[in-house]
Amino acid sequence: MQYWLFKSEPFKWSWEQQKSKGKAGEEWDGIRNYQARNNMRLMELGDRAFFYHSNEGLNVVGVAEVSALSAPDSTTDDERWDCVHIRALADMPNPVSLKDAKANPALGEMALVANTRLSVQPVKPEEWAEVCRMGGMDPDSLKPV
DNA sequence: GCCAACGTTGGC
DNA sequence: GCCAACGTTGGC
Repeated sequence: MQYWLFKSEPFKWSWEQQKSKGKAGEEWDGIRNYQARNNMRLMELGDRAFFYHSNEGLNVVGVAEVSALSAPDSTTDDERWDCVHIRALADMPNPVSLKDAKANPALGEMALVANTRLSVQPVKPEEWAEVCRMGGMDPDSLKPV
């Protein structure tokens, strides 16, 4: 299993909205960046992902999983763009802020910190574990520690 | 609201 | 293929 992080401006698409879609999940449409798209093409069913609120909030608020493989983005006819679907799995017990991530030396190379403009990014297993620890989440059960 | 960082476009 | 101009993202 691989780990990822999706950014969303909460006034456009929030974690609450994502959760309201339940198990059905929702298409992660609108991505028009090659690096982000390429990351989505690498995703497999069941891959885990952090859900991050950008612009407002600035924190990791939950964990989702890839529920459909990359396929043409329904919001455009431009065949260059495709995207996955994701579904919400669990709230982060204590949302992890960008500020705290920046202050943690173990996350110095995390894309969230080092490549701020990438909206769909890979997360290393050790980074995943560290953010879960900071957020008070058990990475296996996804329950509060 | 500003601006730095970065990606894309298009002229040459 | 270079690079200036422009657009967008996203933190502050």
